Amino acid sequence: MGASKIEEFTDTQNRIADFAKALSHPARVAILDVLLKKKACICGDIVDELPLSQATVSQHLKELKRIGIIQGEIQPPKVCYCINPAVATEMGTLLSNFISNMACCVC
Amino acid sequence: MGASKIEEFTDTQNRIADFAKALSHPARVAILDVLLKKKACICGDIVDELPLSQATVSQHLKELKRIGIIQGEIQPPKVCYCINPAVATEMGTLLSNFISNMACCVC
DNA sequence: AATATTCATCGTAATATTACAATGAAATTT
DNA sequence: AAATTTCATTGTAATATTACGATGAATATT
Repeated sequence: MGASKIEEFTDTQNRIADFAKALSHPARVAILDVLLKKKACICGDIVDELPLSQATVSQHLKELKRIGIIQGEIQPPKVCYCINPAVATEMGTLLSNFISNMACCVC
Repeated sequence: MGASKIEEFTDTQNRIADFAKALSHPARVAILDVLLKKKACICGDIVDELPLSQATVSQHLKELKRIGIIQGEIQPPKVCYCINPAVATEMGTLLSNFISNMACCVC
């Protein structure tokens, strides 16, 4: 076991879980914070801002790229990362809707 | 390794990651969906609605209780679960703020 | 008292995640 | 061409997560 039974749940449930997973590690939240702070795109000095090795940061970037919340543009020899506003909007809509439903529920 | 370097990040970053982790598995999203659908509190027939064993559901409930998004009231011999609106609101504020910042960023 | 119901916890096994050193790929600079 | 820079990928190790059967605890029912 250990494998999630993804097939057994709805597309929306899997999608919410997938987006949430992207934010489920403080290093990834911190990376997005850096991208936000610098207003726009930023290169690999993300590593300088974080207490993690380049290899580890690269792995977290890979996960963020996987769901599309960031995109990397190659500007040799650098790679410029930035947040994808379209995906951020989709993510916001899905999560906000879901959570606000909970917030207004009276038990 | 494998352990997250939680101490190295800000409280807010860790908090966002913690809330997101709660939603990072489709089973937990599905459990919250059940609690929402039934309008208010519901007992252990969550198990009947999900393709998971009672033991596994119980483990996911434990994680949801850990961050406080649900609470379990003992009504012997049952346990009645419901969403905690206060925590849901806090979660919504944190995540929505964070994500909407991203959505409006132009790269 | 014996049985049944409800849910938590323990034990175990499979898989995933996290982390980093080392190496590789690709382009720039000297 | 050699050295440098930038970032990805590979390999390896530690830890966490996911899943469920089995067992335990607590109360209700018979």
